[in-house]
Amino acid sequence: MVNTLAAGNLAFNPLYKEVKIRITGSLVAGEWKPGDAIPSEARLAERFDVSIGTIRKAIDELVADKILVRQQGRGTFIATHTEDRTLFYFFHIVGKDGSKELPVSEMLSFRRRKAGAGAQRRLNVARGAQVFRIHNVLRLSGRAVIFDELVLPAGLFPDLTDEVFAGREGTIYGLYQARYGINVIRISERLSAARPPVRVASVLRVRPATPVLVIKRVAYSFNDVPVELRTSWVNTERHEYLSDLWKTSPPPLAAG
Amino acid sequence: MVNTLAAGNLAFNPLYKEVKIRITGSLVAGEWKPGDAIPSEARLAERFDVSIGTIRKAIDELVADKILVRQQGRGTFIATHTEDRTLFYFFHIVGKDGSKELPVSEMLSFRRRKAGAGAQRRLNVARGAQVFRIHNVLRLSGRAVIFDELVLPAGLFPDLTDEVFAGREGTIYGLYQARYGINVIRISERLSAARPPVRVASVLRVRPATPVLVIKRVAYSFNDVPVELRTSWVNTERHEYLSDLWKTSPPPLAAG
DNA sequence: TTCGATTTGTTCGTATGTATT
DNA sequence: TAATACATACGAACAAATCGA
Repeated sequence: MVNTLAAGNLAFNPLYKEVKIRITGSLVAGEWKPGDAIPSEARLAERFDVSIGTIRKAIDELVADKILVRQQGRGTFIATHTEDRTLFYFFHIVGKDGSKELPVSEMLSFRRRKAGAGAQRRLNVARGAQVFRIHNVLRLSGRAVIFDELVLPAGLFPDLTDEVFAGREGTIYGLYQARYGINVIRISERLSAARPPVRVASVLRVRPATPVLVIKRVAYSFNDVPVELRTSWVNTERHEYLSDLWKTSPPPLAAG
Repeated sequence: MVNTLAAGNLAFNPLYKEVKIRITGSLVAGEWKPGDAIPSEARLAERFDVSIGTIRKAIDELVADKILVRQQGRGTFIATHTEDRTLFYFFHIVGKDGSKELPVSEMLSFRRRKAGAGAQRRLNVARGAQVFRIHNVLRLSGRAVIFDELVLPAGLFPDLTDEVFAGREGTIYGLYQARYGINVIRISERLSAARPPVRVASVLRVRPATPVLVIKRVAYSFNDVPVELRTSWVNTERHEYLSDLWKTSPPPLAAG
């Protein structure tokens, strides 16, 4: 494979950006599966005909994007949605007492239907496209805290059934990844406060006038392809949404 | 078990981590002021007696932490809270129509008092320590959307008065930075839904039963020192809290 | 258990390109 | 134009972690 970086190309990308794109290309093409190790830096350098340093810089960014994970002495792996470390990256509800706990999910309903106007636009699917609409209740310490409504474009999840969904092992995004090769790498969430719909209030066992937190999420895969809409209604009497943003690991200690 | 010699024991940091710590040390010591350029990579390499590559790696992380900003051809600068780019890093309320707009703030009250029990703990100050308690209303497109309550440890803001606070130019964090050398580098926010206190409802012009978004924020400076508590009540009829988390710039384009 | 091969992590050095002043 | 500063790319050497023979 020859590295043809024609000079006339618009949008000059640095080499390491090109390498990054080609690596993610192999990911979406399925050349390497989630959990797999990708080739070593030395082999990638040979394959792309660039130096190891350039490979490393590309991988650095993919690690920052949480798409790859590196382990000294072992290799570089495709991040999976099954590791404890990544679970709380997409789950932000914590106890007001500071407790972090993963929810137990129970499916309440599973339907196939035509996408509504809003879902069409946000999922970027054609008019009349089919979607799955799934309702779940999430429990924390046995208590129903979250009511979830998922909308999935049926075209991306060919043989999905309620049995497959409810019978999954691990998280929902783990199912997307393992069974459909769909890798959720980014989410965008918009939060507001509102009164819950009666159905939600009933499941969460709150009075309809009780304020609840409403989270509207869009989950994206590579190339900013939206793969899931999710609306969550959260009873915030005992729990909160935690937004704790910092970039690298704990901030540096600095002597004044 | 074999004791693997004196090699990798505790207290061992990679060189670039040490450099990162020493650079932030110069920041907190005030050797360089916000907005200033820090010495060039070459000079820092000489000063710390390490290679330029090591300097670069340390600065890379400080840039990822949004503590420094680099500009090719110009230099490396201490990030300030006055740049449009950083403003929305700490302000997350956007219109439901997608509009992004910076709020106009108006101070409603300014008091000095003893810290309550909760503030003592979260601000890590002694019993009986003084705090400022400030109320603001924030308007978007002329509409009162947010009611803010700030609690500041008085010890960190020696000569702060209502005139200084209300007469500031720029943002609140810009005031902390420019006048008190206090650099907010990280915030932690916890969100819930609730009914507003009557005072808040009155300012926001909503009925007391209306659900509002409640945001409890702690702002941190270097070394995880808490410097501000803030509670925001947000009318989410026309606005939302946006949590859009991804790491590097836009995700890579990948051909399948 | 030890040892060696493999892989990533750290550090150094050099050269060249590009943006700014 | 020239000097400065960051950006990119290359290469080399050794350290540290992992794993299997």
